[in-house]
Amino acid sequence: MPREMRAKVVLVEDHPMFREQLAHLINKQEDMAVCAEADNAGDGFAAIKRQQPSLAIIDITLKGSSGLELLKDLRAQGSKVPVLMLSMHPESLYAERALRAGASGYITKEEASARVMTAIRQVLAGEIYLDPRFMKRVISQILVDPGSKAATPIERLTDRELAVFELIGEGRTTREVGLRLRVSVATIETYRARIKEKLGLENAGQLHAKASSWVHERHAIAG
Amino acid sequence: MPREMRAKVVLVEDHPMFREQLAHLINKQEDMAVCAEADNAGDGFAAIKRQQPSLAIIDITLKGSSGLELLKDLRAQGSKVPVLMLSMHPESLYAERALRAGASGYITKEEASARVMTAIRQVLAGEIYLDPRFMKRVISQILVDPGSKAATPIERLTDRELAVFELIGEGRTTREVGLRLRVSVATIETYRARIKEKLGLENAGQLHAKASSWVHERHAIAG
DNA sequence: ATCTTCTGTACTGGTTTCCAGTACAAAAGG
DNA sequence: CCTTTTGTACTGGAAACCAGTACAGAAGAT
Repeated sequence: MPREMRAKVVLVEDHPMFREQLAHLINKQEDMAVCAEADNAGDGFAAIKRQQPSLAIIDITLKGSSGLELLKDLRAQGSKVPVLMLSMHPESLYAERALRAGASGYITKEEASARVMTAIRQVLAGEIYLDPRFMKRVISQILVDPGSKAATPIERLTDRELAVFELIGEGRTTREVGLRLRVSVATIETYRARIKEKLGLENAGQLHAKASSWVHERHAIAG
Repeated sequence: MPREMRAKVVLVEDHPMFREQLAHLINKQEDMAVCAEADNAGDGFAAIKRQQPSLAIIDITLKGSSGLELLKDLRAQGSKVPVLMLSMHPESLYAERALRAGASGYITKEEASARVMTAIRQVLAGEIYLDPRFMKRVISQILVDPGSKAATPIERLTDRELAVFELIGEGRTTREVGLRLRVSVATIETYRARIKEKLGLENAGQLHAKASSWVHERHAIAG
């Protein structure tokens, strides 16, 4: 198929090796081609606005602002581009947030390329792709019982609170978190207070302890 | 260069996409070739024993048993194969463990392929490659006591420091620790500073994280 | 036996964080 | 349409953090 007729795909992914492999995989297909790549949310946003691709593949955890934020920004601007969200973590927690924010698919980086391609084709065809592992759980969470009490109180954190929680778990200071998420230190403090409240923690030490144990646990799962 | 003369490389990595990309990168080189791939520690161990490669590239976090265990098993068997450890996490904690366990290099998956190749060549040449970001930290950590039996630097803490460390791990504030141990808050601050120094930690957050994970680990062992 | 390092204790003074509030606009939900 | 949630931000005082310095007694080293 001539290049101009192929489906245009934009990649927003900050791990160079993974991005290369993904681009290679896509360009090998007869009917699609990567038209732009970005390694951060800002460039990704610009590229998607400019290219109006048939599909954007976005890593949920980018340096700086997260992929989730990028997706929300796109939707806020009225963009309807189908988005396949990529994640390192096989947690339905993230899948659910991605879908709520308007993604058409969610898949982890652990998958083999064949399955990634399945997801891409499905989303390109206008359908929703969801990693079978948490299909059931996410569906019930979103459709059946939207306001149900979460299995772990961590699930009750908002997207932004969760992002802060993760960074705290990595041992970042309040200032560093603020820089990373590009908001004021004061804002981070508000999030910390809300997180402590939601999780029933009394002070900064307990917050650090909880956050770091959660991060470790999650890494263990991610294996 | 004919295939038989190339340096043989074994890959042990459970993320298929990443493994493919890595293999592709290596096989593109004139002077090296992937001779075996594995997606778990067991198969990796067998492949390395069988192939006696010039280099093994091992992901530190594999499904099931970790890459660190695999490395230790190899060394326990007397194998001298140079190992380049791959990690998803840019934490010096892991780098240190990898080097202690006998790795010749440590690099994160965030790096661009050029840098990965630099690491590979350096290790193949018999040198040590370390992500420049934590070169300094790790060196100072390891050189402090090169041949010591201390499996973990935590064993180097004095009695008082350890007592403080445990209380921090339980989420106590500096003031609470002072009250508990009946010494001045200022004294606790001194201990905190010394602990951070001995463990190579940068700030209070990392101290909390380390302390709490150590406390958890310990409880797990105690039953 | 003496010199040096380690350990336990504590302080100062300056920076940063923590905490308890308050505020407000936009989005979501009811 | 009204209420709650979410994201953002501020203030002002308390607490914690950090980089030094200090010093005496214990432990080790020459």
